[in-house]
Amino acid sequence: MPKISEEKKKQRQLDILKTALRLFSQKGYYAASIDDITREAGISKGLIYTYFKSKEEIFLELAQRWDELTNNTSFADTLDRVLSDDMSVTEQLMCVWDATVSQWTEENLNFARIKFEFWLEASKNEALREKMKEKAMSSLRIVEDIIFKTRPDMDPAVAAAFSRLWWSQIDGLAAYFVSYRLLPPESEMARIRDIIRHMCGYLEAR
Amino acid sequence: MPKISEEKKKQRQLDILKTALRLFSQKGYYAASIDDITREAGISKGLIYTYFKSKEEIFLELAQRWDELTNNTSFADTLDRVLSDDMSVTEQLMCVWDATVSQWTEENLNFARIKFEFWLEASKNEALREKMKEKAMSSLRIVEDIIFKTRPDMDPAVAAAFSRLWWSQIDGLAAYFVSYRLLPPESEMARIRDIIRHMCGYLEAR
Amino acid sequence: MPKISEEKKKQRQLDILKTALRLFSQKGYYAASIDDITREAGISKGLIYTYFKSKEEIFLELAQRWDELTNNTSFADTLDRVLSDDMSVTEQLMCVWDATVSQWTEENLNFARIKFEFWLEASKNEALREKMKEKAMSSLRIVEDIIFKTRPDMDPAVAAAFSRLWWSQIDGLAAYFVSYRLLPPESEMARIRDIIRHMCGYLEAR
Amino acid sequence: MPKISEEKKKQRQLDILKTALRLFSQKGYYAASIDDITREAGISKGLIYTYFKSKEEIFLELAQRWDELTNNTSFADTLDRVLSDDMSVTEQLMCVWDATVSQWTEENLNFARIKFEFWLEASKNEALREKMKEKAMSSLRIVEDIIFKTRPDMDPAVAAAFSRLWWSQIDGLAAYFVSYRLLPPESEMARIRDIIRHMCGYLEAR
DNA sequence: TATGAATGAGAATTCATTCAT
DNA sequence: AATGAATGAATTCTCATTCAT
Repeated sequence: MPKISEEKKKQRQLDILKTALRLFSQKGYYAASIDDITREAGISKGLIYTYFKSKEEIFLELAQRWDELTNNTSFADTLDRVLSDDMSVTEQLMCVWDATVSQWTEENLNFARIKFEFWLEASKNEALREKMKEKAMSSLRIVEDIIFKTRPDMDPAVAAAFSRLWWSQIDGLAAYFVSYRLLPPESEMARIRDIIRHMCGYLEAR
Repeated sequence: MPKISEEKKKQRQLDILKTALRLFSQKGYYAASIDDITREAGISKGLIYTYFKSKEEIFLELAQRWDELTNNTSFADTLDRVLSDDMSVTEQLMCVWDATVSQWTEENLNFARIKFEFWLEASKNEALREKMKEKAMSSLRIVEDIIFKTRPDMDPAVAAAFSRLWWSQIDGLAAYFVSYRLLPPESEMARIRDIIRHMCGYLEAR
Repeated sequence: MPKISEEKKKQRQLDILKTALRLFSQKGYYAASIDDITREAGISKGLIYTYFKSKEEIFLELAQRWDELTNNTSFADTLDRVLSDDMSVTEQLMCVWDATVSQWTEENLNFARIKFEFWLEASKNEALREKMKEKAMSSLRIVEDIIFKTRPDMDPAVAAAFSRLWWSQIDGLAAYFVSYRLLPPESEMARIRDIIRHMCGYLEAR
Repeated sequence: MPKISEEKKKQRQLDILKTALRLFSQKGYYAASIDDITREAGISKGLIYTYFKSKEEIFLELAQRWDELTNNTSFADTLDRVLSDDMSVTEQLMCVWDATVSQWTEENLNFARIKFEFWLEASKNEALREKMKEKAMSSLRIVEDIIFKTRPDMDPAVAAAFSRLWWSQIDGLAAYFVSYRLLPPESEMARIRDIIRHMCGYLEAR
């Protein structure tokens, strides 16, 4: 029988993950040491190994529980709230766009940094790659669902291609802003939004 | 009188950079050690320091000479050849698209991995960031030039936003393919191309 | 609650310093490696860095805690015991002389070797230089105090010059014996003592 | 048959030694690299090994040819010029003192730094130790000669002790000034000279 | 002779992980 | 469960020396 409750353990695990998330985001995976993490999490260096079996496992766990850790869980909920069936594909997609972009605060862009590290690692690590794919799928599905809801007869391959491009644009833009350490200027974002809206017209036409 | 000619020296420097490029691409900057690089380059451990003063310098040099090392120098030339003034904006941009996508061979996608590391590092390293910005600028300018050539009165801010989005989606797609280690299926690329073509219509309308 | 007590920690730090002192004395600061020190101290290579942040810090700490490490702490005490107010300047100074020379055991002369390294390093390192100056000052003051106690009206500049010469000759002699690896022959020391005694007469005359 | 004359070779060897002397004095034996020496001496790195078989040999050669390299050869000559038979021991010794102290220019004190390194090395290296002893002997003899010239019946052991103390004082003072990087203040040196003069009285009395 | 590129042993230091308490 | 001291493999980098030209 464990000395601390299962619940406490979960909580502590979460604490460690959040600290790791913050430090990995700030310094990068290699530069942030186990020492840093335990110090910042307020636990002893040895203890972290009862919660995770290695530094890498922490990293993988972060990738796994990304949404939970970045409070991104509500994204789908938000969409549920704002989307309604009488909106056009374009209108609905612009809601997705706005919901996404509204998350690009300084803090979140910082977090985004670690997403690159996931990508990097994924290219070398099959287990991680599978996890990331799964997550990507569920994002793709958001867009596909919207498309099929309004255009039930859309060619699935087209919907898939559109979704892929959609998130690629978003990730590409995020990458740019993270890398260059600048928050997207509102005016530029407005113009980009305009182009995206035009792009959505592609779906309307079919 | 130097023992080896300036040319040989340049060549060896290039060899080292290429080896580093390959290893950094395979294992990542941190995981690839100086030992690895020298062993693979067939030189002694110490010699690398006559060519570069630190591991970091090699990394920065890679960022700097990226185009040369990935045989990407011809990109502008290719464009010069295929673009002609009597093409529409869309047609010209699709040439850029095709030239870009035709580069996505297995080998190049592998190299692209390191581009992520540049992005990551850039967010922490101002010198690198500036270099990267410069490179990004020249890419942006390619698209902007095309826009202005055909639509001289285009709002510069719109052209800038379009260019930004353009390369972001390309980088985002590349990231996806690198990370998931799959070459873009031709059919999907064809559909994405179609959407992109539609997006270009945004510029025609103005 | 620390795993080992503060006291044990101090003890280990002292062990390391003593080992370093011995090795630096035998081989010199540069020739004695961290590997040597840890091996001889019976600890792992990494551990030394929990006690000292660099090899240089060990060296500086040795300079700082020289008296403690060479059991030289009792020097002032010894003097307190043997000096009494009814002795002449000369008699008192000869007590200082005897107390100093009685320390010149084989072991201590070996340690003295490292003092040269302090001197050498001091000429290049200001922080060390300041520490050494401080130590030198307190030695100078021993002789000055004796002079002023018996000759309150002595010109301070003369007292200072005498003190400087006093310790210079002692250091010079020590250097000689260390360098030539010979303990001072008693008969020669007796004759030198005689000359020194005569030199003290300089102070009596004033 | 050598391609360059024996003379040229000697000259080049001397150049190297002088450069080494300067660099070792400035930076210390360990900090001054073969690279530094050859660069400053204007020869290629490899060539130095045709003149000396190792870095250590250069060091030992410096110790050997110290007087020649520091233009100290003239010291005996100077003394010959200033000393005359009708001076008292004290007067003659003060000439030695003045001749010695007048050499303590900034540059020479810098050279003195390397003398410490000889001392240090001598304590570990028997060959060097013997060379140093020999040199020390000839210094001792200068003082002894003066003593015997004026006091032919002086107890040789006393003369030896006096000489030893004499040079110890001088080396000790030099050490102090080198280590603390200060040129001896004239006023203090005058006072020390006064004490030394008094000390010489020891010899007169016998 | 002369060059300087090349070598490789060895240095200091870091850090994920283990383990005695 | 919790601590943090201890480990040691691995890393980057230096530099005296060698050697092909």
